[in-house]
Amino acid sequence: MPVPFSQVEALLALPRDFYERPTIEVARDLLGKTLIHRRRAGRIVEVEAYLSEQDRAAHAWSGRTRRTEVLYGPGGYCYVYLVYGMYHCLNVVAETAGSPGCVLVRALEPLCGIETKPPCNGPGRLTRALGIDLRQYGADLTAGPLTVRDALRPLTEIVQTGTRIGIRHATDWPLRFWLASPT
DNA sequence: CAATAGATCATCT
DNA sequence: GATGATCTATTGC
Repeated sequence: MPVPFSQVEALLALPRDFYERPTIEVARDLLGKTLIHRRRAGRIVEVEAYLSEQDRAAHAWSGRTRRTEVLYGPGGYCYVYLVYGMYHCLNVVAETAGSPGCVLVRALEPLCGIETKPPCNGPGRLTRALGIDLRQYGADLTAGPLTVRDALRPLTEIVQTGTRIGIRHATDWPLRFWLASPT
């Protein structure tokens, strides 16, 4: 593995304050941060922001239901759901209680514990690579086996912005952010 | 290459 | 009963 686990384990988890801000800021700031599940870790390189009831593409668009319940709680918790019957998607709840913003984590750069045979870019492959499923629904990302921690190293890439992928509504909103090497 | 179909199930109507 | 914030395999140029 490129990075020993002890090195990512030493990173500090992001505090609740980090998440309880506008969703778009949280999305951009998550880039470069370290996602750890048990002994597997990756560097976040692509995310998408999903806003509240105004965002037709967001699950919260149809209001508060059993599935979206965690989105209405405080920030810093994990929102996982199953798409197309076989893939899980990992989201980070943003904003304070009552405001259902969240950030979909779309791609990781493997750091340790991850078999890179199947790449871990794409929300479905990412959760499979980390071993995440519906059991982590509602998990606290500031403590426990599933955490988001500080960046391992400063950003050397630039943040690019574009439209979200794989959705049927609000397809032209520039809410997708990813890291790219400077040209 | 690009386009498309199929897998498969929790959640919502 | 319909619908996906997906991915893979397969078909057709």
